[in-house]
Amino acid sequence: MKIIINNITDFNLKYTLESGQSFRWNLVDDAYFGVVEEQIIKIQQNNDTLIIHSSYDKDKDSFKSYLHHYLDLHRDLANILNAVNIDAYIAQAIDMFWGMRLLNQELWETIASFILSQNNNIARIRNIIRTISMRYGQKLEYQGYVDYTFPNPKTISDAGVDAIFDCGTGYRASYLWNAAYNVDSGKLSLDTLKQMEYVDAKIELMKLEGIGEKVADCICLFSLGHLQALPIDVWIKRIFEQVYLRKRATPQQIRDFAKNYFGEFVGYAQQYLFHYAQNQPDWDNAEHLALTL
DNA sequence: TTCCAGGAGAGAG
DNA sequence: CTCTCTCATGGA
Repeated sequence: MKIIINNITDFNLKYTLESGQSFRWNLVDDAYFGVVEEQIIKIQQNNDTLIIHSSYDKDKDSFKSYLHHYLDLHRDLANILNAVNIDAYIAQAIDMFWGMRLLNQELWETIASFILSQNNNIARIRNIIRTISMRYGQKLEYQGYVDYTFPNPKTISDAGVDAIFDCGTGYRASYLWNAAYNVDSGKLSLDTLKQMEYVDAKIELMKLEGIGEKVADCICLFSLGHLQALPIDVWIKRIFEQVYLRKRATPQQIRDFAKNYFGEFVGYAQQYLFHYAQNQPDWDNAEHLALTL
């Protein structure tokens, strides 16, 4: 199936797919290939046009609508970025990565991915997810690109914790297995989670072993569409301590300040700051401090 | 080779 | 409540 989305505004495919919120996209020549739910999707951006090919072969209109939502195109990004563009520092980040959007990804895979993300780096997270998918997912092939679906909770639950450990997950194996078991057994309802408000969804997610505030916020932000969520990882912590607060701060202090300072779209502000910091080649000696307010 | 990563849990103070 | 230690692993 081929879908063209014309006249898109304020969207940058590269920044969106390479900003550490999804671990499943690969650049092949000028196109991004990835697995979304049960199909391979190929996306190319040509200015204000998205050219999308997919192994999906059912209803075209609903799939187009799904992609629109997945890529967050239903939001007015310019309005959001203007709202959080309130100082010289974030202005740099916004200017450099204009068009980067927060994805709305499939919930179970997002839960699993960010359980695996703790105390881990992006390159290795991608490798672990690929290994789990190769071993326990369903093989897909489209236009010569081969990849695998991410296994559902039942498959992971049935595979057992040792099998998950053997995929290179380290000590996180029991966390992932436990989450899969809870979802598969109905103890945690994904549908219910999708209906909840931000705070309730976060609390519900944190009942799972291995999900603390940071991972819960990632799931809320990258899957559930809660833009108030503020994942505080080592990068975000560094930015707020060194640029904004200019002192050591607990996650709660950072959260209180950031929500008051950036407002309801703090999650979007966070994504720009995170990606900007990650692309500073030498943070410790960078001139980011001089740019401050 | 050593350091570190989209952290969380347990225990101590 | 806040610190500290530990947990596997491999990319850089």
